[in-house]
Amino acid sequence: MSGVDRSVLAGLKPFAGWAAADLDALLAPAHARRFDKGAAPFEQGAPADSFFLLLDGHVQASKLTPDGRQIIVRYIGPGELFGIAAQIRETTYPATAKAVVESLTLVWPSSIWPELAAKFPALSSGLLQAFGARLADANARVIEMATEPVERRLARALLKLAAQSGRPVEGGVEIDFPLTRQELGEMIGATLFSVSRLLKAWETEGLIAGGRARIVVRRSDRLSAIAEGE
Amino acid sequence: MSGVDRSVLAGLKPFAGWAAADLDALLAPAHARRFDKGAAPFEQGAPADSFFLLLDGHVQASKLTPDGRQIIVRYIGPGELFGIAAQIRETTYPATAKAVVESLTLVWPSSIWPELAAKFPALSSGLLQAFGARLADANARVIEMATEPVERRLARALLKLAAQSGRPVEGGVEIDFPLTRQELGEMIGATLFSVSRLLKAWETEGLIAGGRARIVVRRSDRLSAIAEGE
DNA sequence: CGGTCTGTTGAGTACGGTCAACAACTGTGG
DNA sequence: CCACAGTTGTTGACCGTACTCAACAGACCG
Repeated sequence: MSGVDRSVLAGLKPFAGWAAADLDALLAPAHARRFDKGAAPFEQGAPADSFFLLLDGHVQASKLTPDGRQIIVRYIGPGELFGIAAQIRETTYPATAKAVVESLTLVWPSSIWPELAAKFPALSSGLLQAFGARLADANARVIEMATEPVERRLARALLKLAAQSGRPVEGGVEIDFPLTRQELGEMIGATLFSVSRLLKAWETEGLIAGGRARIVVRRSDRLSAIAEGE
Repeated sequence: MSGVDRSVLAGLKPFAGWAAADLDALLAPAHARRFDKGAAPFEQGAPADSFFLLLDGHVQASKLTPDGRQIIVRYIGPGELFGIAAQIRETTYPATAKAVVESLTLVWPSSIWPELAAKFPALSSGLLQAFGARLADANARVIEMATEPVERRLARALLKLAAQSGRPVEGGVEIDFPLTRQELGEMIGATLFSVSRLLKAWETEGLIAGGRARIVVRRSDRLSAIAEGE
């Protein structure tokens, strides 16, 4: 047994409406695992022996280029599966996952995927959906990188992060995990210097606020305007 | 009946080893359709009522950005399924397909996909594989765009095209369909001017050759060196 | 209280985009 | 067959965005 109660799953969108017995069956082969801030559930290139469901916290998925530069693929929030890319074709993880805050996950052995997928068709169709969404997202990013200036990409990234992982605070929405200029740069393909200049300008204009590795989106309307094209 | 013999499928990699009866069953609901050079099997945003298998020719998949710029997602070669992204989540085509040379396709109504997928598990697992490959490719492109200069991206694009759609000629490999500087630019996120300058330089150095909309890769070794980093 | 991490700011530079002009080739219709 | 229009490719001048590098200032942590 996993020591995890089915109630932790029942609250997550992907499992809404599942029967209790099914949730139990899904949970049986899983175990819970906690990761400290900075710890890595898996590294790019390592054998993909497990897949994960994030229960609480935030996990960063990044890739290393051949010449040692890092780019951030996405941030994973509670309720999302990760480490599943491997189930589809590869035997090693295509990216590195790192907990950016203390995070709680469920872990299944990869070998059990076919059995689970057969028992719960909703799982594999959900996987397809997720892949479709990621493919669309990746294509959108290619287009952005090719056609849009850094300023727009940055505004867009902030809005996306606020929408996905935002926590309402007075006067805006705070991005719910520490996020440095360096990391923002690695998300949008820019240097930390360019990011720093833009954020500073926006802060003095009142569009955003924040402290060390903390960002609050204050005026998402004006950021949207920048993201679209002034 | 489709008027297409099962022998046209038997020669394509995805169908190697299929039983004759299965091929016939797969072919039954399909019909053949020819597209002139320049004709579009489908347009971005249109209802996705069909999916396609390219038998012969070359098809370009492109997307239009909100502000009217075009970017080329990929080139499709014989034996590849296309127009299937819709089967996964969307009801409209996410991109436009255009025949860049006269092309021959098989067409199935989208509505029949679930039935076919159920009857031939190899089809849906092939789809997953294809999606995985495309996702990996899209991610690789994001990384390229973010970290590599135009010169490298162009060299890489030429090598990929030559490998995928190359026809050996004396002294090199010719890309098997007309390809303008404009289109190369739209593939790698650059202007036709930058592409023109680079190709000219490479032509005088003997790395490539070509005429109007024709490109022959002569020295793939040296192009590889450029693609990696001199 | 030093060391590390994060952020700011400035100066210089270059890659690649924009725009304009023209040349060469292709296909079409009179 | 030629004239013409359309497409494709080349080249030059200019310029701006964003990168590189350097120096420094706070914030956080042990």
